Amino acid sequence: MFSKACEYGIKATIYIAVKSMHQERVSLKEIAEEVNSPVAFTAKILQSLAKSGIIDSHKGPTGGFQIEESRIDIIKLHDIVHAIDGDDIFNGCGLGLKQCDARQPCPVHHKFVVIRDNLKIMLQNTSLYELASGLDIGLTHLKR
Amino acid sequence: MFSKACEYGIKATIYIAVKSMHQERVSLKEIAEEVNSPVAFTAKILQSLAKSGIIDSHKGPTGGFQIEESRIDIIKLHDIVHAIDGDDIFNGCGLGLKQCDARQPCPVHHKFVVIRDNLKIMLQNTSLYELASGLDIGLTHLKR
DNA sequence: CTTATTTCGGACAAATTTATCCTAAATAAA
DNA sequence: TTTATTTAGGATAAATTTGTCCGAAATAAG
Repeated sequence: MFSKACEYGIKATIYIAVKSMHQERVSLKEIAEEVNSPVAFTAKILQSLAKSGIIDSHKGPTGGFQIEESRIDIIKLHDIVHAIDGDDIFNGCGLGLKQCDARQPCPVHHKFVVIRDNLKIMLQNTSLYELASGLDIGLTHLKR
Repeated sequence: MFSKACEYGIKATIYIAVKSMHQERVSLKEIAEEVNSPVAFTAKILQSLAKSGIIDSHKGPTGGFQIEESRIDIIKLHDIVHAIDGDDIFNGCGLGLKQCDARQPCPVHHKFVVIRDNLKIMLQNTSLYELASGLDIGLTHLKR
């Protein structure tokens, strides 16, 4: 459903959020360990998330990644997915047609918009805060 | 959402179904044209769909692909997707964890099962017949 | 039987995604 | 200022997916 990059990006962002809620910066190395993702590849993804303004990065000793605490419940899952995978997943045709809409639909168009709207709404309504909270209190997991 | 192979496979199968409803076999070449897919790649996909028993193939002149008419409304979109993309899309974890269930969920688990169940139900309830009918009467399109 | 047609199937190639490596740049602290 | 640490970013490699090519096998028709 999501690309590998997006999966890593979501997990990393959630982990950064948890640490940020405890006023801690966290290093790439630690993130990759806790999220079980390849270090260098994760670096690329975090780089792009930083450019998108979703996370904040700092170089040097005591550097690392963090998210401004007040923004954690403003950032939605949708923002992360959109930053990494773009909006093809939300707007593209289910059968890959260039043009496909209600007037000139592909055979699965009407069935698909329902599913995809559900997905979109879910992503837009899911805050980074609730994902991070669940992880923080041990209700959910990022490894295994 | 689906792989390219799956998109081509779905479109091809729908087209074959339309022709089959008119008691016609159809060649690879015609399918690829009508579906706007690369010929040789489409051949591979049809080959595997034939092995899965979803379509019937015949070599030689007057050969081609066809679907037994009585099976067209029994075959579901789910069968096609499953034959090509497997069941990762239905069972895999949204964040790529090897193990992820209601007892040891990833942060997005509960949100995802809802979406995925919707998708699964839709695919299981959508018959090849209704997809082919819509195309046959010009309500939907496979090109563009 | 020969020929033309069509799918089968293996090998190969291109494109994309995933992943690694290494040097540069920033920066905190001694 | 020097050193150690950490992210940035470019080059490259591996893996996967997508796509091509070509000869083999089947088969219908002359």
